[in-house]
Amino acid sequence: MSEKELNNGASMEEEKISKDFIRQIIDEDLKEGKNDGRVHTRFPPEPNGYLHIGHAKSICLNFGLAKEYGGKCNLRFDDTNPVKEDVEYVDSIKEDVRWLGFDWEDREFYASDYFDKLYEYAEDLIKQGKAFIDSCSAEEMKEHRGTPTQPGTESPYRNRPVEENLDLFRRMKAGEFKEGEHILRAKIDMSSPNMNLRDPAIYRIKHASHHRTGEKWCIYPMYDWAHGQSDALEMITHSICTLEFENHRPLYDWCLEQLNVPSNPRQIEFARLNLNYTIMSKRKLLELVQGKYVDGWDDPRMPTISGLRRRGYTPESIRNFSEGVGVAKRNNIIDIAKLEWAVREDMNKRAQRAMAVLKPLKLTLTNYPEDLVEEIEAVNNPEDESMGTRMVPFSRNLFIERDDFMEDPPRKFFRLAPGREVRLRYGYIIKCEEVVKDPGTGEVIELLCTYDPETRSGTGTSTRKVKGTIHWVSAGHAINAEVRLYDRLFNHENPAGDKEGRDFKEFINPDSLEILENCKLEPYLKDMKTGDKCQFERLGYFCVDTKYTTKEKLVFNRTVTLRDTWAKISKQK
RNA sequence: UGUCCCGUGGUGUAAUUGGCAACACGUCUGACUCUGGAUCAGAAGUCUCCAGGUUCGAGUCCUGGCGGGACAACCA
Repeated sequence: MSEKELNNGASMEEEKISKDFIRQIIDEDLKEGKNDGRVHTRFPPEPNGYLHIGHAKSICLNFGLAKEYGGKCNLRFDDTNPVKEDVEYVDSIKEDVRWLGFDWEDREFYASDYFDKLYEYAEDLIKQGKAFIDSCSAEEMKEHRGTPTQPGTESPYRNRPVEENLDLFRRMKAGEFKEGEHILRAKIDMSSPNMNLRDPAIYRIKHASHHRTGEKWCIYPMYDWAHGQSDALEMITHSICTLEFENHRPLYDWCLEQLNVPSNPRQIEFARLNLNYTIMSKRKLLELVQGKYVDGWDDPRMPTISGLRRRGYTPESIRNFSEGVGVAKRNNIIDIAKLEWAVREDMNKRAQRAMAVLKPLKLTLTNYPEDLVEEIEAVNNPEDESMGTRMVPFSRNLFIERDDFMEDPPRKFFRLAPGREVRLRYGYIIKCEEVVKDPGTGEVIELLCTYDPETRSGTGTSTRKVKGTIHWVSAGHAINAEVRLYDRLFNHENPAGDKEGRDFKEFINPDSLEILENCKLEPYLKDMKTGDKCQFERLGYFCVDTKYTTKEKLVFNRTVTLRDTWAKISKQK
């Protein structure tokens, strides 16, 4: 390649890079020499639930930014509300972030690490006369707050002397009061059009045990008092959060302005990820789990990271998806097809292929020798020659997919039908000579076919063309497995945002899980381990379930179907 | 009758910061094919929410509308 071409290539590539608004902000900050040229982000989940695909977007953004700019990204648990939080969630979050492929190194932090400091900051604010102890009830406070269109009124306790505030606050800390008796509020502006500035609560009494600090505290900082300060203490430069915190930014900045903090983080808000046919709120996901509508947080139908993992999604596909959706400030609902595309894209290149019959139909080759077993060579992955080939046993008695036979086929059905020919993948061309039915029910129970010995695949003699190729498994060699097919959990495109206000649970898809007990797999698959993935040819990508697989029984989850043109054609009818 | 944020093909994101609206997913053709997969080639679809204004020139700037979202936890 000439130097000119190289230059062109480089400049063209640079031209192609269009940066999202966050990267543009960071570029500007860097250009202006802010933060000594550092980029330091953080991913700050509250450990009150499992992470979902929306968090994945945030994780990829925060850790991705740090990587791109040669900076760092912290993992910080925003654990300021002990009654909702639990170590179970801490552990799952760490597992999920790690699984996605990100490393916070030694920077695992907790807002609770800063409780002492946050308390000091609060005393500081009181001493400055910018915070006061309110002794109103929650109801009274609510009345005083006003509405978005009407200003609030000041609390009768607002002008308590500093010394009294300090004394009360210390006694709150010492546990002298019951929950709700007193509360620390910042003294800002009760008539602010921004509700967050109407003397927001910053410290409340909670006689609750905290999953990390135990009984040490009975007062806990509110999010607004903890988050910015935690960012500053961790020397975060860009504090990236979702849109609903936009109105909190003035408060975030206000808090930091009052205090002598070690750095000056900047909050930036972006639009959270939404997927159609999916819910994405922790509260609602929790409801599904607790109401046993699903099998747990890691149910393969859940949009949680652990659910997607169990379903067979790869970290690469989720990262790729997260980057593909982009970052902006407008509300969005992304088509679930985009997520599915991302796994297919990844799996197509890497997945071992194999044959599996999910709904078996007996097929006998009447002109094939009774005791002959041939070993047929099959390609492991047409996309990757280095994965080699394997041998598959072929015999007189086979199983094929029920869906691959129709007694009275419609137009454009290329598969097996009475009198029709089809190729058995990697094997021979066969012809359906006779259909055997159950005399009672009339159900098709067996196909009697003949094979053409001249047409074995790979022999060079198989010049005949047939329209269809179907997969199969030798009945005498097949191994049994259970296969679980998943469909979307909701029938409603936007279950949480129904125009008529109906509850999201009304839209649960009753057919989202189909369990097939009697599936037949080619023997090559017998050593598959939990979590292993492969493609069942013509059917989709599958993985061995981590929960229900036992020594005796293999259980597969269908991650996603293959793109299915026939399904589209037949649905149109 | 508030404040803040946001309006670009079906969906999502761009547009070198004022210069012929592009990319991805989806959709539809066709080629190829021993996976109705993959791959390849191609097509349709946005005149940028509306109305004014500034300008030689506006998706981009200004004004006014309209529409959507967030905010009235001692949640985060």
